[in-house]
Amino acid sequence: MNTDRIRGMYDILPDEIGWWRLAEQAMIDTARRFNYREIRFPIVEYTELFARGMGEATDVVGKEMYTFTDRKERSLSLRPEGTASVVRAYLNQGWHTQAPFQKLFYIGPMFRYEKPQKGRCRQFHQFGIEALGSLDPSLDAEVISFAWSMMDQLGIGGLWLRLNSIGCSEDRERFRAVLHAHFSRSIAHMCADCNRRLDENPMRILDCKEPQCQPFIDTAPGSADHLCPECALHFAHVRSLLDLLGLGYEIDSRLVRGIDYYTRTVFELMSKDLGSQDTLLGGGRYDGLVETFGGPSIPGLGFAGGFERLVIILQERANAKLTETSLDLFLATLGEAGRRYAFSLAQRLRRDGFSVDIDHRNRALRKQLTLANALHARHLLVIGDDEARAARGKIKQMDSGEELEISLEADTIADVLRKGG
RNA sequence: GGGAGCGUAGCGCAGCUGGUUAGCGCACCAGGUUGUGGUCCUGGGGGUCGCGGGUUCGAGUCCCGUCGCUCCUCCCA
Repeated sequence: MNTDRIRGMYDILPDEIGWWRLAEQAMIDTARRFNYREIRFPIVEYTELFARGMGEATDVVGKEMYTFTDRKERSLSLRPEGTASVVRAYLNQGWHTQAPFQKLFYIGPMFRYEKPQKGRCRQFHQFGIEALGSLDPSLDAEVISFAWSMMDQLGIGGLWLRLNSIGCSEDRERFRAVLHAHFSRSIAHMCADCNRRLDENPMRILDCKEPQCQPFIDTAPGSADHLCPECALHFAHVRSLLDLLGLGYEIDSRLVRGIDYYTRTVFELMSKDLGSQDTLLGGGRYDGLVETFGGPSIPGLGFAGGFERLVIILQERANAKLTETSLDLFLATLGEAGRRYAFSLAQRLRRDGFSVDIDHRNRALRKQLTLANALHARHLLVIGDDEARAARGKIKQMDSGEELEISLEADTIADVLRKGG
């Protein structure tokens, strides 16, 4: 039997799960403070949902999806992101007619077929929020502020925000034409990818890192200079609200992002502790997406971030400390009567809410104590046949070594455990 | 899609210009102490040296191939 993991998919082990809980808890708590409600949606959707939502020409749809056909020959895909599913659920529930304004968040695994490396896996985990139903710049600012607040709660520093506006769909069309004209003049000197992008999606050329392309990208017009008056005003409002909240950002007119549904505000929160995968979280507006899926014209925006990257930062910066797990009581046993007595005592105390563990391997007493130590048990009770018969024994506080003779009734023990903190 | 590095016990590693039964630390198990922990001592279990082929009297070591992992580039979470 082959016990290898699937490439790019990892076990999250008990020793590291604390960092994940910490990150998830920060997400859940920030969502509570900002009043975003949790939604969970399937891991598999019709392929078309992602293809139409994210855009056929995007890298994700073009070459990174886990796509397969089911037994009825329908094309399904493992979700590569959450936004399309949230919008699908939104329409599915009829929220566009009954409750068009929604603030939602989600946590869960996503799948993209890419070469794995630090901070990039084939099964990775995202936290994300989506706010639908308002075009107001205050919602843009809130979404960005949400991201900062969450990082703040985790004590993560060394972050900066790249911000841009790529305008409404008309602006995008005009901007594409402007870029096409700009790059057409120099395309012969540019890399193969950019030659392909010129007609496919000239905005993506701005993302190119090839040295030979840089001079032409540096002189390219920025998207923020080609906004219609309405979009320009919207962008100015977003910036002024971020200023009001004291949130830092840098305008980056080259930031275009890799998914087609974005309009107007786009942003990425970057970390200098992540190496080459330095985007911790990214998002933006998608004012046309609901309509693309056949719904009414309802705007929305959101972001998604990577838990793996968050965990890397948490571990490496170690600003946060994990609390060691501990046990209220360890029951060491001797003899059959002792074991039976302890077994039933454990049941009672666990029902009362205490964490209790017991030896299951019939090991020497000394080994049981070593185990109690390793488990950080706060109290120890040795129950042998004598204790079982007399229903009395000595409970020991592990750190001080102090022993107290008590009656071995569950209530009496519970009192001692409570007093012992 | 392109590039680089690395595969020896669960983990971290050593193993010289090829030369006996492949070692060390941690972890694990047992005993010292058959009813009281963290220390210490002793012992033990664990390896197709990633896999396949080649060279050789002899390969963990050299050669070729292959698979896997990691990282970089790209893109992004």
